[in-house]
Amino acid sequence: MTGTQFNTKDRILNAAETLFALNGFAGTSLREVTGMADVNIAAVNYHFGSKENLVNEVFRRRMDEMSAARLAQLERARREHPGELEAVLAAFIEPPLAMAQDRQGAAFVRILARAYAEQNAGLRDFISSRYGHVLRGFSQELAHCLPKLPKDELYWRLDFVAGALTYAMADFGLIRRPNHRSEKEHLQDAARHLIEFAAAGLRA
Amino acid sequence: MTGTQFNTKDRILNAAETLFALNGFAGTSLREVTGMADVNIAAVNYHFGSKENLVNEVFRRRMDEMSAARLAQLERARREHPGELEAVLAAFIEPPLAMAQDRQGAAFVRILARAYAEQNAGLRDFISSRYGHVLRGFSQELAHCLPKLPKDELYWRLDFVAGALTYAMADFGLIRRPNHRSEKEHLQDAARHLIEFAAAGLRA
DNA sequence: GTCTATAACAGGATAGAC
DNA sequence: GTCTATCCTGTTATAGAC
Repeated sequence: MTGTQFNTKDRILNAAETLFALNGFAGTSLREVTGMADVNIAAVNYHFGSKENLVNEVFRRRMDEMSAARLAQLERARREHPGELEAVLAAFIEPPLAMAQDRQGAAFVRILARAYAEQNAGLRDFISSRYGHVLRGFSQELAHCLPKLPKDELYWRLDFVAGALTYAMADFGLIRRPNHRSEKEHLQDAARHLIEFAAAGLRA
Repeated sequence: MTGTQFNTKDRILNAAETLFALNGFAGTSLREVTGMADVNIAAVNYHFGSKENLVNEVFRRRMDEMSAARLAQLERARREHPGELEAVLAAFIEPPLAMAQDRQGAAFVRILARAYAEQNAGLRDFISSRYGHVLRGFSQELAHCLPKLPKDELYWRLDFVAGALTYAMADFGLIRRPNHRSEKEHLQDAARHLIEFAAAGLRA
């Protein structure tokens, strides 16, 4: 369902993902999307009904995948490294950065960052209602790793970690990939550095 | 020049700031802007020439102010608390959060977050060419506070701090202001928690 | 400097043939 | 399922009266 370039629906989704990451939702016209996907302009409304629906579909396709990967890795961390902060952080941080390793996935993580920036109430509600349990699972497990940290402190810091991750994922910062590191290695560097940084910040 | 609601130009700038923060650049029409500012639709082109120019003006007005405040506070930190990490971080973190304390300033810090999310090459170049020296000043002083930390580690971590700050400023996270704290106190809480978190992360 | 009016066009959406 | 043709609305920008 994901990789095939042969049916109209996926072609539209991939083109939309790329263009939304580049120019935002409002900044991307359906004509651009169908142009890049090389399908007819009317196909969007046939397959998705409306632009807003297309946005949601683009979003959901990857977000479901990412959330599942995070929860699976969290479960493994809980079993194999109980109480170990770094393992929990890795489960939170590594899946999105792994997703960013191919071009199409990288487009999505940018969209994710954009979704936060857009104050779009619809998307926010969608995220917190559909994926809120993921964040709750993590904050529970983190509380377990840091029994002495007051809850409100923990929430603040989890927010900071999410911010640093979002920023790093979307490649906002000034850090440029050095020539001797591949794209993949660079993202692994990012994960390693961020886990270390976040662990220290959380333990503060 | 800032507070007066009496001339067309500032009315337009304030309305644009509010609406851009709410709906993004592409998502805001000049008709909405002039509607909110209660001026004629033609006034935008008379005073700013084009929509793109208006975006830049909205941006520059506050960014100059913020950068100046950061550098002034950095200078004070260097003089009064030499080598103290927390003081340097406060100079980086407090000015934007202080700016967010009135409604108009809060709109701007959201725009700032949006400017990162928009991959808009023009804005990115504008930021790094016009305000790059600010970040360089901070990274220099931070290197001074953390003489044992390798430079490339420092850059990674500074990026993470910037991400956490951006996220916190734009109020993306899940942290909601408790009823017993005023808006101002809440932002001061944010600054305090973030400085503590960032200091620990940088020292990791 | 501020208005009205309008040019010139791009946007999302849909009807209906194939 | 996919096409063409078209509707309708909203967009930036500007010309020209006041």
